[in-house]
Amino acid sequence: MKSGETRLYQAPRGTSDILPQEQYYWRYVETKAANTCQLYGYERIDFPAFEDAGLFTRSIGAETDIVDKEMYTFEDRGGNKITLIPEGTASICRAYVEHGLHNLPQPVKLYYFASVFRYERPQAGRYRQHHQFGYEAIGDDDPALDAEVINMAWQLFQSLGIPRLSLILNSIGCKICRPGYLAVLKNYYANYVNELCSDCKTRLGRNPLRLLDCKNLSCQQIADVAPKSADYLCQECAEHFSQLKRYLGLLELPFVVNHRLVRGLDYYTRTVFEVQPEAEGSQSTIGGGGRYDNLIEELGGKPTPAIGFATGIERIILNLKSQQVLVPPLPKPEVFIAHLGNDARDEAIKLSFKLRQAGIGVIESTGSKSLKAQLRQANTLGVNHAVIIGDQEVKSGTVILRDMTNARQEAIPLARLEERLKQ
RNA sequence: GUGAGUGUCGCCCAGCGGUUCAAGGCGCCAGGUUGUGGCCCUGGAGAACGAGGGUUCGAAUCCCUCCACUCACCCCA
Repeated sequence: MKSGETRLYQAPRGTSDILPQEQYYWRYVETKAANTCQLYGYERIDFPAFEDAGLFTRSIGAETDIVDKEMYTFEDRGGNKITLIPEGTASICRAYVEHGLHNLPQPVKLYYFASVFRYERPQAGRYRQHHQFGYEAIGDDDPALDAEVINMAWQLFQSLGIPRLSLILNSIGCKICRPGYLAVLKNYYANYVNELCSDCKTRLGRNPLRLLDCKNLSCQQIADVAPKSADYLCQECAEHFSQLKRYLGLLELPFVVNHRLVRGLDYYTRTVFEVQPEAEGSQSTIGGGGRYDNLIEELGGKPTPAIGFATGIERIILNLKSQQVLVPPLPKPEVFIAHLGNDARDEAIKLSFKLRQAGIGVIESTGSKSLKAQLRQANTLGVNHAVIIGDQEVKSGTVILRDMTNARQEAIPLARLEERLKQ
């Protein structure tokens, strides 16, 4: 902590630096995710970190908390209303419409990694900037596609090696059958208004579906025996849901239907699902998604059904740690080059470059530290080999190759070093 | 936005009104070998104790305000 005149800057609230020592978790997750996508035929898309603010009020829903109080919205110098993206689906749909991706064979399958921004009070597993991996399959309403998307999510977590997860499923109907269900639901809740928590009282008017997933204990008891959306589906939605469950059965996925799963974004229709870790802290969701059959049309495209999934990488990593999953380290340079004296340093500079050109990772000692200090550094860096060049070696055209794992070393001709390191 | 807890060297943390109040561990640097690591030993650098104000003869230790962090609610990844 330096005081004085200089102000000490900190990363803004709810953001964080990902230091080198943490990176292996990130690379691990990204690699597994990208591999899974490749396996299922999903292609990567990248989109801007900010969008026109209207895109989100239009898609996520004006009555949702994200839009209501969590968006980073500002006016840029040109007077445009800009929002730092709070999620990825809206952007993908925008891109789908904007670039006419309906001309591709349907469904179009896309995945992304993106930073998303939500103005919230940070806590465990919740940040103002976090990183999502997600994917979408656009242009088909076949329940087999739902099954694929759900299966893919489940397989991703399998490949990551996170144990004790559950897969929760529900169907919340479409614009034909949902209004009827909502009416029944409100009617049911009308009898319990006085027993609801204050949040639920306001939800009753604004977003009755959300009454179902309240964490308050007494509200839960009321929600437990509330009318179930799945019982009020129209013919098509009911058929869709039962087909989906059958396919998931074929895939032997251990899903559980929970009629209280509703999700917080307005665009969802029919299928909604979540992957949840064993209860631990307050973050009960590690990933989730669902179908959004009206969204593309809502954004100005042709009526186009779609389904997607998203997961928070920070939450995945939290779970990897709490479940003590073994994550492989990142590769690092093989060789450290130590030198003593000016001539030796010249030699070391040339040699480092030559080895790197041959594809051998090298960390070159800088400064003029003692050999002891240089080897100590080599040791903490964890390299397998140290190459030592002193004046004697320069004169004789050799180097000392030291095996750091067993402390054996030998002098070898400079010209033979590369070949020795490669074997 | 609401509630609770915390804030001492890069990290972990002792001290909880005064008499070494700034301790210890890790890490870092150096020495113990004149050109050699990991173990061990020795030494060193690094903190005016989140910021500002107050109480007091005296505060890191008490009070107030602010800030930050953490956890929880809301909501979600």
